[in-house]
Amino acid sequence: MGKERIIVHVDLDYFFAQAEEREHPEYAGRPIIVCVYTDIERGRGVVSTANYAARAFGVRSGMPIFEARKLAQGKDAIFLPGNYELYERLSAGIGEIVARYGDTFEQASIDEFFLDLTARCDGDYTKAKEIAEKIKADIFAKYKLTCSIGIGPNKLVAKIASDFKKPDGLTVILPEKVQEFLDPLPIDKILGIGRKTKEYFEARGIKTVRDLRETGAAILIEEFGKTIGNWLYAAARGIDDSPVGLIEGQKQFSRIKTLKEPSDNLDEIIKELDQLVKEVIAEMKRNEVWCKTVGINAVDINMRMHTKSKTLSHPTDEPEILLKRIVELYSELLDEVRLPMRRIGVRVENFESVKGQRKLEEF
DNA sequence: TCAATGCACGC
DNA sequence: CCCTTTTGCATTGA
Repeated sequence: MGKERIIVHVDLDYFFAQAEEREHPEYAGRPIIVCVYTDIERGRGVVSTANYAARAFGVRSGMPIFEARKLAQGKDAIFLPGNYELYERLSAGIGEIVARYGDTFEQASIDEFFLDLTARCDGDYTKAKEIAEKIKADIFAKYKLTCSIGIGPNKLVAKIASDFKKPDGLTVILPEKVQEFLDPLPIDKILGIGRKTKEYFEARGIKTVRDLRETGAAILIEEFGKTIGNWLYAAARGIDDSPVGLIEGQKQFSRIKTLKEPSDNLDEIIKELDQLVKEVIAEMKRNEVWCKTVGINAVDINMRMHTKSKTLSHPTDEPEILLKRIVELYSELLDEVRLPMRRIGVRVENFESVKGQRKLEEF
């Protein structure tokens, strides 16, 4: 009785930059750097994705654009703003291809997909590998894009495996090889271990998954709480029972904007808020929901993030009501934090479906 | 239950 | 030449 699953993780290689290579054959061979611009004239912002030609001289995701420009000096590099409509369109088409091959499908992000092949392959990893090869061939035939695929007994292992050989890789980790595969890897390969957690462990001499495995469950729970502690304990052992499957509707929408110049003037801020509120309301309308909670997030000139939120007595998607609340929250914030704000944002959450609302009214 | 905060994450 | 954006989750404290 096969209790063992076979899970596939498909990761599109340097996706945004590869999509641009595909759209612009004339850029062939040149370094491509896709950016998130906050001020396109002054060239402010960060690097979103760079192709391998750009990575070769040190350009990385999240790097300020001016830094990337320094590294790219004399390298004939191309800097582009993101064309998200293009990426969404490609992503949707590729998702369709991937989904066809499995029993259960999950789009984890714009460039990542999970597939459950348990029933389709009946425990046979050779079959799973053949399917993965077909997925790669199909995606390349239709879109001329490469991806890296990982196969393992669960999502955790499949995702780490897809990252193991890039670009255009295919890595299969048999169940009996999982521990051997994970043990020497740095702990931040594990989903959920980021900069802070890595620092915490490194200060204690814990660098690899093997080191982490030797840390007792009690200590992990003590330090990180029940949920994350238990997850880390299991993950170090290659254990992950999370199912591949549909993700429920979104729970929040937010929009943030970096101001041209930091400001602590409420009127100036209100001018910008108007547009942001419009955008989150448009998202609510698309999803046919009303929000019960409205909030703000702002980053001050010292790069400290501040948040405030207010739960309303009735769910709504009315611009006037939302904007009024948001202005109140900003007014309070500026009173408390007497610093100019560099970024300002709005957030809506705690949704109720409009349909559900109609239903309630029928009672 | 609500509000604030922090971490992760990947583009 | 400083340092984006979006969402989700967990924790904590009232």
